[in-house]
Amino acid sequence: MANDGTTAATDGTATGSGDTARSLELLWGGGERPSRGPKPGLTLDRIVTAAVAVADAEGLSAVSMRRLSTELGTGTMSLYRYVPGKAELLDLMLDRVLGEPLPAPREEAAEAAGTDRTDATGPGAPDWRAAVDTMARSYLDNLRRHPWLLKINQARTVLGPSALRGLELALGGLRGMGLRDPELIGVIITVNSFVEGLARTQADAAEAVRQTGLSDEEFWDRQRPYLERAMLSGAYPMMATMAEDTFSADFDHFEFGLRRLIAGFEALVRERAEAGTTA
Amino acid sequence: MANDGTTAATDGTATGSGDTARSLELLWGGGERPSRGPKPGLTLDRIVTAAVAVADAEGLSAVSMRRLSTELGTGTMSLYRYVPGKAELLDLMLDRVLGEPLPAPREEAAEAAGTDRTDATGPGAPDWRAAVDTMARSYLDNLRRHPWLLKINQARTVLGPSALRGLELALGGLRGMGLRDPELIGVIITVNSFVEGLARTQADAAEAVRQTGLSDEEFWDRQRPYLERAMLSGAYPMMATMAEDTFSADFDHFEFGLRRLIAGFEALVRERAEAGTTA
DNA sequence: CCAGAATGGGTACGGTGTACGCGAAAACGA
DNA sequence: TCGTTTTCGCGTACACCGTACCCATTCTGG
Repeated sequence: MANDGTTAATDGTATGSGDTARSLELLWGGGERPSRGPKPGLTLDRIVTAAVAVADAEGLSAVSMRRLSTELGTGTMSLYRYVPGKAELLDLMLDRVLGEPLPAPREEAAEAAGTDRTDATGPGAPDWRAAVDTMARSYLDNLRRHPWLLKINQARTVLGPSALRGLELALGGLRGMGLRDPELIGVIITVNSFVEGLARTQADAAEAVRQTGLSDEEFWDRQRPYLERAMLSGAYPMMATMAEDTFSADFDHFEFGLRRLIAGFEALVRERAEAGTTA
Repeated sequence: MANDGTTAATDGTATGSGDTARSLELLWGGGERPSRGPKPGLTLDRIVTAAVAVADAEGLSAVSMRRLSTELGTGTMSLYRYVPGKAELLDLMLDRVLGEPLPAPREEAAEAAGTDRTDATGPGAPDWRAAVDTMARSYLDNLRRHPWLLKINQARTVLGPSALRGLELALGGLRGMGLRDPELIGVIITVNSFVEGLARTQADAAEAVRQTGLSDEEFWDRQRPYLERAMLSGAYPMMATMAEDTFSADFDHFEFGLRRLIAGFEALVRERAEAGTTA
C-alpha cells in the first residue's frame, strides 16, 4: 500500500504578499530585460519547459530545484534569478499546460445526448451539448496527459492568460443554452469538477499501482480474504448481493456521468424555454 | 502567490509489495499483541488520532513523524513500531475520518429536485433523490472538515471498513432508482467526483488565502490591472461582455451542480420506467 | 532464572527548499 | 577610457523531512 506524503515548502513568511505581483508579471510576461549587467544564460521558458518535461516523465515528485538545475546544466541557485520560488514555478507550469492546443472537437456528441432540441438560438447554431462534451473530453485528456496537474493548487492561476483563453472558449460554446451568466459559469464549474474528481480517482489508482509494484489484480487478490470475511459478517448486506459485473472495468463511468450531466442541463434549458414561450 | 510543493517519500523500494499485507492488517485490526516483550506504551489509535488532530488544525504539511512524536511525548522512531511508514499512516487517517458519524439527512431535498416521481418501488419507499442529496452534502461536509483528505491518495483505501460502510449506506438509498448495479455505482462515482472536484477548488482557494496572507479582495485588486488590460486587448470578447454579477459569491455552484445531477438521474430513471411499462 | 522476543529511541544519511553573500560580467556616466 | 553600478551565476549553509540501522531495556515462557 502506498500513500504519497505531501510536504509543504517553508510555509511561513517565505511566500509572503510581495510575491503576488512578481508572479503576475511572470505569468503575463511583463518584464523588460534590464540593460545593465551580464546577459542571462537561461530563459524562464526553458525552465518551465524542463519542469513540465520532468513532471510528465517521472511525476511531480521528481521536480526539484536541484534536479532541474542539473537538467539545465546550471547551478541550483541560478534558478532563483528567474523564479521567486518553487511555488511560482508550479503556477507557471500550470499555465503552460493549460495553454496547450486542444484536440479537435467530436461532433457525434450532440445527438448522443438525446431528446429534442430547445435552444434559444435556433437549429442552425452550434450545439451547446457538443460544446459541453468537448469541454469535458479535452479537460480529461489534459489531465491524463499531465496527471500532476491534480496535485497543483489551481486557485491562483484561474486568471492566467491560458486559463482565460480556455474559459473564453468554453463560454463561446455555451451561449446557445440561454442561461444567465452565473449559470453558465456554474455549468463549466460543474463539468470541470466532475471531470477533475474522476481523473483524480484514476490517477490515484495508476500511481498506487506504480508505487506498490502490484497490479490491480494482485492487489484485489491480496484484499479478497478481508473482503470476503467482511461480506460474511453480515454488516454489508447490500454489497453482498451485488451482481458480479458491478465493479467491472467495462462500464465507463466517465461516459455515464457526462451523459447524466448533459441531461441535467437539458432539463434546465427546456424549463427555461417553456417559461419563455408562456410568458 | 503560493503553490505548495508536493514532495514524495523515498519513492523507491521503500514502499514495496510486502507492506500491503501489513497495511490491511492495520486497517482491519487483525493484529494480536504478542505476549513476549515489554508492553507497548503507545496505541495505533492514539497515533492516528494525533495525526488527524494536527492535520485538521494546521494542514497535512504539519503532519510529520517528528511532530507527531513530540505531540505524543515519545521518540520519533518509536512510531515505526506501530506503523510501517508514513504512507500507511495516511491510509489509516483516511479510514478514520471516513468512519465519522454522518450528519442527519435533510428531507426537504426530495421535493426540491422537482418534477414527478416514477420510482420502481412505489411512492412509499424512501426517496433516492434525498439519498443522493444527503450523500453529496455529507461528503462535502467531511471534505470541509478535513480539507487534507483531498491531498491523500484514496486509491487503496476504497475497501477499508469505513469506506465499505459508506458505500453500503449509499447503495441502500439508491435502490429505488431501478437501475442496474454498475449504474448505481456510476451514480455514486459521479456525485462523489463532482463534490470532490468542487471541494478541491474551494480548499485550494482557502489555502491560497492562508498562505499568501492576502484576502480574496486584495488578490483580485492586485490582479485587476492585468485583467483589464487583457479585456481591452480584444482577445477575450466573450468574457468582456459578461454581466457584473457573473463571478459573484452569491451564486451557489454546489447547489446548482447538484440539482443538475439529480435532474440528469431523473431523466434516466424515467426513461427506464417508461421502457419497462411498454415492454 | 534466564534465553528470547519485543519495545523505545538515538544517531546518521540522503533528500528537500532556499537565505545569504561573493566574484565576475556587462553597460552607463564621466 | 575608466570607474561605478547593476545584474548574473552559484557555492555554502541551514532547517526541515522520512527512515535504515543498531543497541539497551523490559518483559515473559520454559
